[in-house]
Amino acid sequence: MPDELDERKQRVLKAVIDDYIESAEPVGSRTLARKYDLGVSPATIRNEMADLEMLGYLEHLHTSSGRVPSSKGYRFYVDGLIPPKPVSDEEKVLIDRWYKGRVKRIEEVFQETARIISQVTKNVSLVLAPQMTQAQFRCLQFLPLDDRRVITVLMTDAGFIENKILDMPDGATFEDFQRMAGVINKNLMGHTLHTIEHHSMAEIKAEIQDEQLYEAALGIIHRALDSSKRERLYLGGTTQMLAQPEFHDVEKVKDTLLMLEEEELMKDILHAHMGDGLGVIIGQENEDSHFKDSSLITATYHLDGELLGTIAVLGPTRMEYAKAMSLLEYMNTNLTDVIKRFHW
Amino acid sequence: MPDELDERKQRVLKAVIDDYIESAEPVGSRTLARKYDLGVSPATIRNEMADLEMLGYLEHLHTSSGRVPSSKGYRFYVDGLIPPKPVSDEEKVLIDRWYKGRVKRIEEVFQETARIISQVTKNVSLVLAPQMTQAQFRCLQFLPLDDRRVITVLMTDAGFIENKILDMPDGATFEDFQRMAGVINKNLMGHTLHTIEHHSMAEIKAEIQDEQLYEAALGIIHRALDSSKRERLYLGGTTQMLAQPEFHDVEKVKDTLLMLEEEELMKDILHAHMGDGLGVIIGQENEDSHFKDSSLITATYHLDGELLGTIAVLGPTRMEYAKAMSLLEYMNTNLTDVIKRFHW
DNA sequence: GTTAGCACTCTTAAATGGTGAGTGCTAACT
DNA sequence: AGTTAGCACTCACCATTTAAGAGTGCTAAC
Repeated sequence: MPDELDERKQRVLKAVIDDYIESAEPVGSRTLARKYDLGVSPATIRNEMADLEMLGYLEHLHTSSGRVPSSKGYRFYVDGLIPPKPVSDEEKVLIDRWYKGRVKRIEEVFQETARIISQVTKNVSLVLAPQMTQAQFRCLQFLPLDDRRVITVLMTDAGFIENKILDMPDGATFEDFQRMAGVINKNLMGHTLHTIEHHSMAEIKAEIQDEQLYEAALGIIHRALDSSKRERLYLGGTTQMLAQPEFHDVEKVKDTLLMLEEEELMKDILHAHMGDGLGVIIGQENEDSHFKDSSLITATYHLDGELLGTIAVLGPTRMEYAKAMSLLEYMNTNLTDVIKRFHW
Repeated sequence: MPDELDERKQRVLKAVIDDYIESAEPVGSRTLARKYDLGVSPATIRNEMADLEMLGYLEHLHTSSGRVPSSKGYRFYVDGLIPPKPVSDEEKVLIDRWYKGRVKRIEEVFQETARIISQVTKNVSLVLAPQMTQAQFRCLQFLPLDDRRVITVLMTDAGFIENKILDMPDGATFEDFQRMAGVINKNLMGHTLHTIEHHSMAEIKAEIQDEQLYEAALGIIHRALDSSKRERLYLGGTTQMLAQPEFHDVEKVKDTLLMLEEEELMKDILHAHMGDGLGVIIGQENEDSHFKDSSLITATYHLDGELLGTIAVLGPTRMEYAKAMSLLEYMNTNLTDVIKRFHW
């Protein structure tokens, strides 16, 4: 069914959606004729809208009381009709100023990216930070905490620092750990975390010469790597979203917040749409009932062809798609630049 | 005006508040007579309530429609009438299990403490983590990030690790930094962060022997200390609070969330009530208009007589004071224990 | 193919009335 | 004197009514 919609129908559909996005109210033929320059009378528009409804692009709450876009309508809109709405210059200035500012820890970069996105879109933002597998191992340090425990600090070249507290195995002394650190550092320096995981530990084993200590070293490496490998999800704008009229009902707010707290679930959802470049999932297209009247816009960021992570905006289906999409694209390039500066 | 209230008036007042806390509805004489064993008829209770209202302990929305406690009423309640409501055994088990679990990073301890408090009280919790001034300096490490920047890592004996990215001054090489680290570590090892701040840097200066590098070292020490010294505020339960009927209005939710986001403001408020042991600030007693129908319960925790920080519950004036208070006390001892284990 | 006109539908807000919970007062009771 | 029953009165709350307004769908005329 190509060109199911003639040009005028498309114009009407676009006008309906534009207006609904702006007003959050069902839109009628009169308003449309008045506000948009369609060149036809309300009656004609009514006919067109009736057709659009028949075809599934619009919906009717009740007979009378204007139309509301359906998922199919939104889909058609974002796929073809969307008016370009680039990030405004003031916004760019604000964003650039922040990104050009003093160098921050990489975590702050992600957190702040989330904050900016939510600030601009007035919706919830999600930033999935990349796995650290490509980061280069820089060094592992041990520090005695007390007689039973040591602090393990893992550092990578990306400025990412991860620390853990570990129990020392019975009989081991801190000196053993010191020695171990030397061996480990010598052998792993410069490798990426990814290769380390599959790295032959033979040399380390040979150097340590103590079966039990070797086992401990292995465990430590893996546990230290473990949390660095895990992707992190940064959220922003859970307060901003209350400004949206669809969240005037506290129950919805609660549902959404509870869902967002399910970190693993959210990560899975973002993963499912990774690699699509700019992806839009609209309302009921999503099986997940929690999202049934929300849309999710995702954008994947890369570096040297490698997938790094995803940034996303979650909001009501009635969302400023154009703005959110261009913002995500803009943030994407910024984020990629910063990450490059951190030579990930 | 001591003993302004005879024993029966007190019983009535307590019954009114208990019931209101439970039901969130204005309470009338009939209900009171039925549910509480006051031994008198509704009519008598009405008279007593009229007296209590005259004295300012209760309030009337309109003629008819039951009474609601005033700030003064709550104040009298928490100061004298509060029924002991110890933390339940199941709750204790849950809490203990967590605290006894594997050793975590100190940050996690605070974050989790906040989570537990909000979970149990269904209100917002605040945990003000102590300044690190009493922590002992363990070591400062530098790691090259690129040719212009180094990563600075500060570690203390409390398992607290802080890292920053610093620009290298022109002309300095990473080797200079390495040497500097050696000097700094040798001189500061074992000192508390507090003494370091006022520590004579003469020895360090003497050893470094290079004016410019010395200045840089000073700056680094202070900047590294800077963020470790800052108190941190952990929040919990911003989702839980939606369960309270007083937050059925989204506007209130928004106000409260925005206020909570003002980290410095919240810290100031907590500071203002530090050292009171268990403190309760009720509704309008608080000048801050944002809080006018909220209460804040704070508890300060100490170690060896030194003030460390504050944990608090923020909720509607209609709050389970008894429970919140005993929970805070319980968490206090737990938190102190854990901190002791970290030999702060 | 487009438009004006009109009957019809449905939402929203304001007005109405009845019900129930609660009070305050008075008079009777202990 | 303190306590209680009784009763008139006040509101808040709910359901119903009413009127207005927005919007549609259809028909007939342009």
